[in-house]
Amino acid sequence: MASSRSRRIGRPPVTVNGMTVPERLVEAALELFAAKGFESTSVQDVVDAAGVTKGAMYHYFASKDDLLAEIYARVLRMQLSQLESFVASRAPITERIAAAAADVVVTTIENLPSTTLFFRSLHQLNPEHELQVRAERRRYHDMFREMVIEGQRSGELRSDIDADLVVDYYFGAVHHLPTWWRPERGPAPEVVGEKFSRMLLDALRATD
Amino acid sequence: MASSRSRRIGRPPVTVNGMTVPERLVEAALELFAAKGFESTSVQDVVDAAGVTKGAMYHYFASKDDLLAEIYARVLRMQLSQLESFVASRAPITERIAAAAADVVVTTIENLPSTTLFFRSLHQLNPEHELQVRAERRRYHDMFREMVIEGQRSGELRSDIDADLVVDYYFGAVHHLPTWWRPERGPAPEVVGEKFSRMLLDALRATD
Amino acid sequence: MASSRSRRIGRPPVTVNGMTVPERLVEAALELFAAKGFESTSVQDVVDAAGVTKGAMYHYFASKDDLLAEIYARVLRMQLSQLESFVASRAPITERIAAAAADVVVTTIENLPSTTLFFRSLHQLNPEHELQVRAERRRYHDMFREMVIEGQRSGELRSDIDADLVVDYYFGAVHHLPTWWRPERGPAPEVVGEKFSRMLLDALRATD
Amino acid sequence: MASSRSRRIGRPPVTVNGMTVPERLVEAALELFAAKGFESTSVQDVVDAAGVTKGAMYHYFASKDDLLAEIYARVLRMQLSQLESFVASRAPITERIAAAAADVVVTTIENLPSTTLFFRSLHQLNPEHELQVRAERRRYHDMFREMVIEGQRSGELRSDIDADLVVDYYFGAVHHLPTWWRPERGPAPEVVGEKFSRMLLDALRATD
DNA sequence: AATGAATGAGGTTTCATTCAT
DNA sequence: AATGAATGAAACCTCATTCAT
Repeated sequence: MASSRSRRIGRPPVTVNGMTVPERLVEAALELFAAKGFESTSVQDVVDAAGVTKGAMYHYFASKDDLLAEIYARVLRMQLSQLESFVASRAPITERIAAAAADVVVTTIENLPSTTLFFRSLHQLNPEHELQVRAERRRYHDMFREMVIEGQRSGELRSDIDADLVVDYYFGAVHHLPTWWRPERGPAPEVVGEKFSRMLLDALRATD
Repeated sequence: MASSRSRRIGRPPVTVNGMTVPERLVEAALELFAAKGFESTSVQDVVDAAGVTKGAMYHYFASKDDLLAEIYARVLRMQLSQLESFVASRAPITERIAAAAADVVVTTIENLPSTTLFFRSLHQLNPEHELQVRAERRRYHDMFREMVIEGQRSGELRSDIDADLVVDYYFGAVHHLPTWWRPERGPAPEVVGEKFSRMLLDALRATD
Repeated sequence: MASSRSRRIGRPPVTVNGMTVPERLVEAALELFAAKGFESTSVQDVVDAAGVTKGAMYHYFASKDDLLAEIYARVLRMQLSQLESFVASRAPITERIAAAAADVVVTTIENLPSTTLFFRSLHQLNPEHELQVRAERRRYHDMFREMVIEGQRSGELRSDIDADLVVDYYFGAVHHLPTWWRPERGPAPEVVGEKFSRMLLDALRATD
Repeated sequence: MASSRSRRIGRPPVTVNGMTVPERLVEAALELFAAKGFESTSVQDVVDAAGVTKGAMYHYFASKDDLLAEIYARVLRMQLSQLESFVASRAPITERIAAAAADVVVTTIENLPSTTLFFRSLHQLNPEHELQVRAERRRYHDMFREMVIEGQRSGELRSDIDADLVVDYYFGAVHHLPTWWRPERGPAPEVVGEKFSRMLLDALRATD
């Protein structure tokens, strides 16, 4: 859409299933990095899975690291936009937290590869990229924290536990999902989300 | 350095800083694997850090994977023995859970490299080893779960949330600690343990 | 920049700084090949420096080798036409030699990249091209040699040293200029030319 | 010989024809770099010619550049020690210069690959190495220059041409030898040396 | 005349491991 | 128990070139 009006020049990009080469590369890389780890996945593995040649990959991505960075960028965009909708809601604060808490579980499960990769491969990014990702991730953390603080101010939530600690606590539980949740066993995503959310809220509503 | 100037008497010392060669290798490997990742750490890195040559390493360990497996074995032993003491206690069940929950936080922080490594590198083990580690880990999980079930049976803890889910929920929060807790910032380990434990117990004591 | 603000009338300008695309490519290639070497310079480097894309280069030149061959052709043309003017002169033979010897030094310094490249990259040409360049170069060598022989025949120059050897001797000194002469240090081109020429002539005029 | 008294430990190095692996590598690399150019010679080419594997090469040399640097070091050592013997002689100064001038020609021809490589590949060294080589080369240049200056001071040689320029002039002729001298055609090395030397001395003895 | 996409072969280097002592 | 030499497979990446417009 962005380029629909610009005159294309040069050989037109190849698309398969409506996906361009870089899209397919990101897709394939995400799957493989999550399954086997970044370092255990060779560039050859990625391009084979994407059905292109190595040259094509290096036409779009400066390096294997760059590919990883692109994946991170994509995941961060997705996470942020998802959370934003709950924060912006007009519902009472505890309801907004409960809904967001449940949703982040569902979203995590629906994007298992992304989440598996996220914390496992942070150290593979070059320092510059890592800092940037951490900063972006911090924004996400803070959006949730702001909701907790609002609940504490209103007196609906306990105040003896620092909001930061609450967020790290809950997100830990969430980020750990990829290591145990499996589609074939374990409760449905919505069930997990609802129970996790309830445990969080019940803990926060407890009197000091 | 400690022994460089001491006159050697009898058999030559096989230890440096009171550690034997294989011990130093495991120590060095743990540090490096946690910091840079298993695949990004070369055998050369490890033996350099341990102050020996590659030949020495292959004398004690069959392969680089074997070294990793040894680290896992050590970590598992440590975790299990730690938890066992709480399970075996005669205190009331909620107190035992609370104490164990707080302790696992402290122990995790006191062994950050081990915990960092644990979930990040599981997929690097060969399938056989991975299964074995997962089974051992399952025992750990189950020991905690048994305590939760005991609390649910006694009526002290809510029963509408599956004990398995509770354990995965809480251990998630714990295993996530290495990604955000830093000695220079953040609350003391005991404080984190106490608050985490309280959030868990308050959630579990909530009425359905 | 010269034409960026001029209103275009008629056909679009195909030149930048008065140079056509192929001219700019040769220019850029010469500069880069001389500085970094032929193999260490990528086609991308060249087209970037020339401000065009790779496609444009392959429109004008069959290959990277072809670009190098074109540079050689240009250099050879220049050298030959320069020498011809001295050979054709009516001055006494020793004066003609002295003038040509001095001039070749000045010309070499004024075209340092070309001369740097000339002997350093001969082996990069394909065999066919290399033979052709050597043959052309031989003509140049022979033109100079003919002058020396003429001086020997007339008795003005010593005959105990083969004219071929004289030419290889002197041209060696000249071709070595790019490795040590620098604009910021060292004598002015005309001074070098005059002294080199004098050393040559004094050696040749010496009695056997 | 250097290590004949040190107790060897570890697997003993393999030798073929009395040459160790690193020696064979340097030998093979010199030959190939001179013939095809540094960049056009692959590491595979070198190790094949030396009859070892790539791993063995990287056991002794940090990189392909390092191999080139080692070759340069060897050539410089050889050149310097050769010249030193003439400088130290007690013969009259003009005879010392004449002898050194003739000898450098013979030595150059006897080591064509080294000399071919020398100026053709200087720019392939990393900047640090290049500076070091240029400095070492400068010492060589200066040793010769000192002799010329001594001759100028004694009044035996002309003083109107700077000694630096004389050395650059003559060494140019010498370094150009590899581009034209061939064993099958052209005069014997000693003949070339004698004539070159005579041309130099006759030029320098000429009255101003 | 010129573009940007895509290829595929080949380059240097790394590295876990084996070997002879 | 430990060394330093040597292997060989595989890794990431570069690059001259071709292709469809």
